[in-house]
Amino acid sequence: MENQPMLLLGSRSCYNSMNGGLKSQISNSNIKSSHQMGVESSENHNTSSYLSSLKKKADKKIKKPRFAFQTRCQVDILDDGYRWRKYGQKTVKNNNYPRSYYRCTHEGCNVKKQVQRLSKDEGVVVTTYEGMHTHPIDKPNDNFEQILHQNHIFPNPPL
DNA sequence: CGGGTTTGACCCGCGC
DNA sequence: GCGCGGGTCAAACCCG
Repeated sequence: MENQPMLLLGSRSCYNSMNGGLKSQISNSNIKSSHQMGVESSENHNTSSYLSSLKKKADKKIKKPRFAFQTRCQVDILDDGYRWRKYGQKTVKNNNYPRSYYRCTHEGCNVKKQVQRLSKDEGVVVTTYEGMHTHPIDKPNDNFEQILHQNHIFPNPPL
């Protein structure tokens, strides 16, 4: 039932399209990164060792805020100032293009990002952010930060 | 040599 | 209960 967030097509420069109704999503859930998954995990099962770590992320009802915005760019990877490490790539049935899964390279910062290219328009790339960064931007990007602020998204909220 | 990418395997939720 | 679709991990590999 995870409805895909409505996306707005700006189509001007590289990235300037943002999800319009994401404000409600942010206010809906309390932005708070509980812990990095796998902090304890002392027990080590036979085969499914990583299984325990997976279950560790039991956030119950706390769903992470996810912002999605489309970008019209030839390159899928948008340099938003953070360092991302790709941890997976899967092909979705709806789209012929594979979806890439990225994760922020930072201790305690479990922010995920998935990039998907539309099969209809190969020039359109959908970037979905999940979670918020709990650390300053490694490489400040004025352009990207402006977009975030314009859409009431603060990558570095005062906790 | 280290960090990041690649790729297959595995798991889980949901629909049928 | 099984199959499918989607998400994650981890070992291997590649590149600077």
